[in-house]
Amino acid sequence: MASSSLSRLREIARGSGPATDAGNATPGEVSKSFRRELSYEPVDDDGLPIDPRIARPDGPGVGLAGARMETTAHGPCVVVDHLFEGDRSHGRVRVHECGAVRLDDTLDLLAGRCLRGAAAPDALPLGPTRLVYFDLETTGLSGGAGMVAFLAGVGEWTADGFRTTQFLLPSFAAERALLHALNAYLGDDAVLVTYNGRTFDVPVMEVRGEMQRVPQVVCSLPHLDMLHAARRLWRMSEEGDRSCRLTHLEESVLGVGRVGDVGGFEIPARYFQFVRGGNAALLEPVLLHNRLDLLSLAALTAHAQRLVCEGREVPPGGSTAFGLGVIYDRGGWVEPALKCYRSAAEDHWQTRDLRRAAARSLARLLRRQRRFEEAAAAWRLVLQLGGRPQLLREAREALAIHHEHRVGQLEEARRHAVAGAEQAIGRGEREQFSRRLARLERKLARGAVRPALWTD
DNA sequence: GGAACAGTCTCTCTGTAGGT
DNA sequence: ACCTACAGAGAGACTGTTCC
Repeated sequence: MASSSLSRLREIARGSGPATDAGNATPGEVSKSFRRELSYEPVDDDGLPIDPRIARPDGPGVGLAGARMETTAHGPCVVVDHLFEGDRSHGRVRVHECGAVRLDDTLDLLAGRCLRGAAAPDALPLGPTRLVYFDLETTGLSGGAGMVAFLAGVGEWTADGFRTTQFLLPSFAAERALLHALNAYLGDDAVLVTYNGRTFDVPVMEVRGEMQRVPQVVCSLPHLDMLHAARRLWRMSEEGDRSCRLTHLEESVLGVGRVGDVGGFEIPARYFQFVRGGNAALLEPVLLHNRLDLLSLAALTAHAQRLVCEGREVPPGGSTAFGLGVIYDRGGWVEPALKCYRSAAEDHWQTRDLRRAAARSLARLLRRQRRFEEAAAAWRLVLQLGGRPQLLREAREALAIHHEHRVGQLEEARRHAVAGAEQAIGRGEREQFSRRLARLERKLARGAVRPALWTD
């Protein structure tokens, strides 16, 4: 099987010699002119060339609001600071609510139990002490070796409010400086929060770090990818398309409506234009877009954690109860999971799809807990709600087993087996029900009335 | 005592959706 | 456009229990 382009990129990064020319990672047409300039310009601590354009205090990017030059051992880097004050609104929420996120079990639960990690079973809350939100803007999605992260945005709650620090690449040749500056900023005591970062942001940084021989701290931090938590929570949302894009959830969950926001597809083009012409104003909307993504990510994380905390006692209304049930269930929080599943399954205002899914999850979890009578009641609810034959067949089979083996009601077991056989799809399923029916008939013919094997 | 069964776990496969 | 985590379904292995 052919290796993925990301893997190929990693091989290139490992296989090539020292990154003696910063233009290695540079889209061809832009790098040519830089190489000429670089031939007589200063070098960094590693003897690698520094892009002369950013070495000047008035270099490109510095014209941006809040921008400053940060000097690293590998050249200067453009950094843009911004503060969202705590009392400011972001949709229906206040910015200071982002500061309520705690590094505890509930956050670990949202992360699918991956924050503690195998190496540090009790890392929380005593291990990492900072929570950093991270979002990249890149030169595209399919740029191969030319795909560069030109803007790395980091957001963090501070005493003053939600502070964003954006590391901007003023030219492709300045990448090493940016990578070093980002490493220095992040340190190793943080928990990373991203949106789809496991698939996108972190792998991109890993490749850029390998290409430039600057291993990225961001790749080794404990990581909460909110996309997956959000999907579990809101994918069964009653709203139309069940999309879990950040901009969609930002609107539906937080009530944020962005006006005039730059579209994602437009971002690479703006950056290329900026690199050619040095017009920093082109990047202002991109920087704003990145800051808002960070703020929304933080607000969404805070909201999700609040749901997890409060839902333990009182399940929320609507489809969120089911999503919360899934999160508790995966994390092994049985009682809260049961409460949420039950709440969603019995909520007559919800769609049948959602109630059915909740009833099935409830039945499966109760069965795992060996609470068979309650499980049977949940399977009956699945039948009552109707739906796909496959689901009904599963419920019929579970009830046939329950009545045959646990409560010894053979007639009732046969009734479910007959109905299940009618709904069976495929030869395997039909044969399975036939065997069950034949056995039940034999037992009934003998007049066998057997005691319950297991009870709740 | 071997066969049959229920339940759980793991693995594989497929489809979906998210990032710029 | 490209890549990948995840969910769901199905198959098979395995364990423990009961049937005959």
